[in-house]
Amino acid sequence: MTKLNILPGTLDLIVLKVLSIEPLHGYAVSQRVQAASNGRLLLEEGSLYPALYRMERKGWIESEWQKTDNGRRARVYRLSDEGGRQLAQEEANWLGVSAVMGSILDLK
Amino acid sequence: MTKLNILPGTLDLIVLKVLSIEPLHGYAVSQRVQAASNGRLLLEEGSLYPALYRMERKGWIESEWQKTDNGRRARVYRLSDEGGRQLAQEEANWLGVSAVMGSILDLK
DNA sequence: CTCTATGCTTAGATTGTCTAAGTAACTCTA
DNA sequence: TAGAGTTACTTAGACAATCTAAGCATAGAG
Repeated sequence: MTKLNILPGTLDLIVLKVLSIEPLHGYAVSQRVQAASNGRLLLEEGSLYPALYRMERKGWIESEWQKTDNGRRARVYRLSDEGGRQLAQEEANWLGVSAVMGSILDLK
Repeated sequence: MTKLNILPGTLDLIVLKVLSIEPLHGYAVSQRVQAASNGRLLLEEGSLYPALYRMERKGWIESEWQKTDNGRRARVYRLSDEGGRQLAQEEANWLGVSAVMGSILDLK
């Protein structure tokens, strides 16, 4: 079980997908990703937060400040309709890319 | 069948894999990739050639000028032993990454 | 003799992620 | 009650990777 870096170009897809399950704040997003990857994939904060800001500017996600269970403030993000369409598109693109990679790695 | 861009971070793996089948010159590499992807994946020349130079500097591939069938000169690249090890490593990394992506995209 | 395909080269822009540092508040433990 | 660890966010700058775009040169087809 080696440590893995996120593949450049897949960060938005990952975040959109996680947020499509339920609204979460940034820190929780990074924990979800770690959990879903059995701790193998680490989403750096310096990557995650700027990505959230960028995607909010693009209208893919929306946010508001809330209090968490433990009395801390956190900015909670949720997927917008446009974000849902973007997610579908990026998901399809990923499936295409990984299929192509599969056929290349299958060469003999 | 949409057009696909290469995922940043997978270029070396793609080229090493193609060269592991048989030695090829740059132009042929790009054609192999297109063929293996049913024309969906285009390897830009401005990406491919610098990648070849870079990998040769690292010792992963070796090259020599040759004449092709049609009387043109071409620099033919072949995988080195070190390149073979690098390929194995990148291939394993890809499998890990795509498995992780799969489990994230499977979230419900 | 012009057009298309083959084949290579390189400068610079652009994009994306990471490194690294910082702020701040809460919880647990000694 | 002081300190450590966790939660949570912010941002500047570095760095790596790919693409854009332009160019050179030759061969074969029409």
